[in-house]
Amino acid sequence: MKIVFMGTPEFAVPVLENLINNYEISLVVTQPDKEVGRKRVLSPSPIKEVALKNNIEVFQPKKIREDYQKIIELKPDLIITCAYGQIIPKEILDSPKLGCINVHASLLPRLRGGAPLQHAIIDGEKESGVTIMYMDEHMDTGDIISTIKYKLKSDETYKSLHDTLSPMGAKLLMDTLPSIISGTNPREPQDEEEATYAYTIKREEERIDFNKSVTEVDNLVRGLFDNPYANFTFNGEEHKIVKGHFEKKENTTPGKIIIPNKKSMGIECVDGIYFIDRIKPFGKKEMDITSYLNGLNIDAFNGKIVNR
RNA sequence: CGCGGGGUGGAGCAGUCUGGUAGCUCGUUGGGCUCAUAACCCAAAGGUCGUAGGUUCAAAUCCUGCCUCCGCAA
Repeated sequence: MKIVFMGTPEFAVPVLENLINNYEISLVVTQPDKEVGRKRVLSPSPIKEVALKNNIEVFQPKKIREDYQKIIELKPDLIITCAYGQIIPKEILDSPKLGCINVHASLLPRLRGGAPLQHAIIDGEKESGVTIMYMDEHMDTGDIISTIKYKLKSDETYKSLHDTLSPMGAKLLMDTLPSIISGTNPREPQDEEEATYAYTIKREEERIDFNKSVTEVDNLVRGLFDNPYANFTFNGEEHKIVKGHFEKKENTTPGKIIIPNKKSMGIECVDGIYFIDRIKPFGKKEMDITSYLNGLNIDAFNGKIVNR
């Protein structure tokens, strides 16, 4: 049986590794190498590294929409994708006998799209999980094969959710694959009424709006940890909030900076104060708020409004 | 050669433009005050100013190379 795997980031690595350990993978398709970092070093995707380590052929089309003959000609029996990063053309979806299945990090039909992990937290979801489904021409709309649920912790972050769901998805695929291969798997259409979307986070959305509730601010901070972080403008420069906590309070002035002592700093939101525990100032390393305040002229900022 | 910001006692910063005794806010140690304290007062220790070279009577400060950390962009 010929299986093709398509994926790119770290999240897909356990999925591919488990596949390699249990099945024979004919081809790995991943995004082209990218120039990474300040030195612009041409670097392979995490998935490519795994493939190379296991001596599996790698295919990296720049535009899969135009460059997919290689996959068709291979006549795969099954294509498995996980966070590949490009829209896959119908010609590919139709080619394998057993179909094209996808490992998606949410409970579909909720959080369709490219950033389900972040949005699960930012949107204040109570639970998330992984879904394995057939792919169709639209974004994450295909029939559901299997699901595993995960209850979000109160201090869940993008990173912790990523690290939890990634191996969970790998295991779910292993558990589900035999039924797919034998053709005995369930196949449930998605309930369109329940669909929500998790679009890729735009730069502008990483900016904290203190005219929201402290819960929403906290969700954003955790949902964007540990990359790229939620930010706000302070002292003329962009600061990222690494970690924080909040207290409820009435009669607030959203955006007002509160520095009660040399050891803590918070910003008022609609229904409380969001205290910053760890901060990463522009061009600096992250540090705890006490250190940050040591080098700051507190009196010049206490009581001022932020983000203006 | 993508753009930009840093590296100053244990921590975070100022000082660099306009060279000339190394400073601030904390922390640490000792002492004092207090029923007590993360509060307050007094005192002390602790720095070859990232590194190599250059200019100069004199360099944290000006010039050059290098190392290293960080942000943007990809």
